[in-house]
Parts: sequence; structure tokens; C-alpha cells
Amino acid sequence: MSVRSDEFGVKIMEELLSVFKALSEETRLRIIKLLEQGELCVCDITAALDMVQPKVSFHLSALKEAGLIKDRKQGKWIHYSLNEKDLFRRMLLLSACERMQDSSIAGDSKRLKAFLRTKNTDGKVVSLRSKGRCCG
Amino acid sequence: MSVRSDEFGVKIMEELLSVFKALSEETRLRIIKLLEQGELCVCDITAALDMVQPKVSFHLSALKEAGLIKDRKQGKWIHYSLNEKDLFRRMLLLSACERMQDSSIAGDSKRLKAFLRTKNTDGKVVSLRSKGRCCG
DNA sequence: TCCTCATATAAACTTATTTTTATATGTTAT
DNA sequence: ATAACATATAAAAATAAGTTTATATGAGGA
Repeated sequence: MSVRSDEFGVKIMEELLSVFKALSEETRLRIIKLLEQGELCVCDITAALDMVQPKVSFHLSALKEAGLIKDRKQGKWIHYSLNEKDLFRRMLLLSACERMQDSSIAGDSKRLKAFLRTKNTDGKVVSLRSKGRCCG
Repeated sequence: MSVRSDEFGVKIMEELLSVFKALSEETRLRIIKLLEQGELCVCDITAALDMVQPKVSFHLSALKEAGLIKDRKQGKWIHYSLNEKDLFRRMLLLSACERMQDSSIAGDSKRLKAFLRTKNTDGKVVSLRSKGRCCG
């Protein structure tokens, strides 16, 4: 039982724990459910959940730390999306999302859609590469 | 959106959370890994983990509450085992156990085996229905 | 350059979870 | 009946996680 193999073991356990911990909080599950529909930036998620932005950032960082989501920087914005690279995480994300098809999170999706509408109809056409405003 | 369906949704979310929360603690993952080998009573697990008994009971109750393990009373003893009824939980238990094949938990299994040996060789034959001592 | 926006980070605070220690409950052996 | 044992539970103490409020950073636009 070498030091090296012990450290390897500890890492595996810590990784496993960080994934389950990330999934064991309601806000984070709601974020995951929102991201099921595709890439979203922080202000989208903040609007959908109707929460203050640092709170959302806090949870996004836990999810990212656990390897469940990834981010993509684009100018001022950071777009988050589900991390589909790893099969284990993918399975967890899928089965969690599958279970969350209920009315308790319907409001999130509703608010998201409303917010995305205002983003695209405030006079400026917002394309993927646009430099316009992100939040209405 | 009736009250009934809201309550239903809340229950689903809470159930999902309780399962992930149960899996997001190291002691509990170690217990699950031990139970992979089969039914164990509290004193077995306590010896294997080298922890105080109320701590083990505390974590067992969290796992049971989440539906991940079940118990069976037999005289003075309570035997715990993985709950294989539900497919989702079964998948989680399996994939968690699969990942825990490392040296950081090898000691648990080693201590368990040593403890089980003393249980069966302290002069009394301990059968399944035995009324003898459980702990050496 | 200066201002605004999107997001992150830090510090103080609040809440939740875990651990410990002590004790209760129920079972079997004497 | 009494004692020993296996386990649970409760209360207090310790630790961890989440929330809030304020501020920092870095990118565009004016």
C-alpha cells in the first residue's frame, strides 16, 4: 500500500463525494434542469431562478468544480452548459433531469422563457456573436 | 397547476435530494461499500469503520431514510443490507461501489473480515438463528 | 478615458449537518 | 429479576455549507 496508491484512492473518493454533494442541493438541481435545454449565461439562470446573482455563481462554481457543468467565455458573458464528457456524470445528470419533470420547477422554465423573450425583443437583435446587451 | 400536483412535485424533489444527500458523505459511502458484500449488523459496521456506534447508527438512519438500505431485526441485532428494490437507487449504489475499488477503503474490508473471524471463533458457533454473542 | 454591465469573490452571517457524550429501549443470558 | 448486550435516540458541541451584502475584475460601449 504505497503513498501513491493511497493518494489515488483518496482522490477517487473525493471526486465521488464532490459529484454527489453537488447534486444534493435543490438550487443546483434546478440549475441542471434548466441547462438540460442548452447553454445559458449566468443572468439567464439568475432570472429563471429569481435569485440574487452571487448565490447563483456560488452554486455554478460547485457544479463546475464537480465536473457536472462546463463554461465558455464570450465577451462579458459566461455561458454554462452540462458537461457531457464523462459517462458517469452524464448518467447522473440524465436520471436527475428525468425525475424533475414536475410542477415544482415549471416556474423556472417559464421565467427563463419570459426572460429570453425580453432579451431578444428590446430593440436589438442578439445573435450568438452579438456584442449587444445580454440582460433586458 | 393544482395543490395536489405541486405537492407531488415537491415530494419528488425531496426524494431526489435525500438520495443524493445520503450519498454525499464519506462514512455513508464506506458503509455502502461494506454492505456490497452482504448483510451486516451494526456492530460489524462499527468494527469495520473503527468508529463509535452512535455515529454509525446516525449514518445508517440517513441511508435508510433515503431508501438506499433496509434493515431486518433478529433478536438483539439489526442487520442492514442494500435495498435492491428500486432501479434508480440500485444503479446509484452499483456505480458508487464500482468507483470505490481503491486502497482508501481496503482497511474497512480488512477490519470487517478480522472482526467476523473473532465473532465465529470465540468458542461459540454463531449461526444465522443463533442466540449467542454477536460481538467478540 | 470613463461608465456600465456581467460575473466573480470575499467577509460576515445564518442555517444545516455531523460528531460526541450520555442515556434510553428492548433482548437474551444467568 | 438482574445483568449484559445491541442498538437507538437526545442534547450539546463542533464543523460545514449556504446566503447576503459589499466590492473587485474585466469586457464593451460612449
